[in-house]
Amino acid sequence: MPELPDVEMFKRYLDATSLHQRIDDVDVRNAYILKNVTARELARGLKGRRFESTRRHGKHLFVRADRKLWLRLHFGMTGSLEYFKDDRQAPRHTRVLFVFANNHRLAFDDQRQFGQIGLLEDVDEFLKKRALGADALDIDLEEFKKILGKRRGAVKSILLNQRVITGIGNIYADEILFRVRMHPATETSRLGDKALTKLFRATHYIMEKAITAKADADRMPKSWLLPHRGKDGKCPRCGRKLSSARIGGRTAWFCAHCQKKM
DNA sequence: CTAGATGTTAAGGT
DNA sequence: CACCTTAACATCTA
Repeated sequence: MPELPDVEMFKRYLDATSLHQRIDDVDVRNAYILKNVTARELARGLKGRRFESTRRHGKHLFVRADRKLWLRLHFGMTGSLEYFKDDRQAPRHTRVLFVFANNHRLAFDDQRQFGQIGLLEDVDEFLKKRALGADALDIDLEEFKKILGKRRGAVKSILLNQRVITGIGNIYADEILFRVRMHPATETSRLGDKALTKLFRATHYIMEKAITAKADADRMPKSWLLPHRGKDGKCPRCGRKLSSARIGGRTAWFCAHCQKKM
C-alpha cells in the first residue's frame, strides 16, 4: 500500500488518534526495522513525551515528540498503523507498539519488514542526507520540468526515483502514465515541454484524487487503471487486454494500444 | 514449488 | 563524475 496517498492516510490517522497523550511505554517486538537506533534508545527518547504533530515528505512520516526529537516512520511494502485498546487486538505483524497513558496503543505493523523506524533531531537534515527529491504534491511546474528535463531512461523509472521526486510508487506511477497515455518505457530525454507539463498535471491530479478516495482502490474511479491492474485486466478506455513489462525493476501494467512511446 | 507483491539501496555498469 | 539498472532484503500467497 504505502505510496504517498497511503502515507498521507497514515498521517491523518495518527493525527486523529495518537497526539498529545503521554507515551508510557515503547514495546519493540522486533528490532529489525529499527534504523540507527536501538530499542533502548527509542524507548528512552519517547517515554514520558507526547506526539505533538506530524509531517510527511514523500513516503516518510515524521512525528514530533519534542523540540529536537522526531520519530521517523517508513512503511516499506507492507507497513501500516493501527490504534486500539486491547492488547489482544494487536495486529499479527506488530513490530513496535507505542503504549499511551490512556492504555490505548498504536501499533506499527509490517509483515515483510521493509519498513523503517528511526529517531532524529532535524527532519530537513535527514531529507538532505538521503538526497530525497521534492514531494510529488509540493513540487511546482517549473521545478518539475527542470528536474525531469535533465534525466534519461524510462519515464517510469524516473517517476519511481525518490531522488528526483519523492512519493510516487509502482502503482501510482502506472496510474499517472495511463492518464497521460504515455508508454512507461518512453525515453525521458525525448519529452518536450508540453509532455512534461502534462505529466506534471497528471501527477498532481492522481495524487490528490487518490487522497480524496482515502487511498482506497474501491473508492477510485473505474476509469482508472488501478482497479483493472493485473493478469486478466482490461483497459477501461479501449477494452483491450492490459500488457505488463519489467521496467525499473518493477512490473509495469499499461495498455499497449492507448499508451504509445513518445 | 516458484514467482511475484505497494520499497530502498549497495554494487556494478554506462 | 553523474546517473542508470539490477540484485538482495523478509514474508506470505496465488
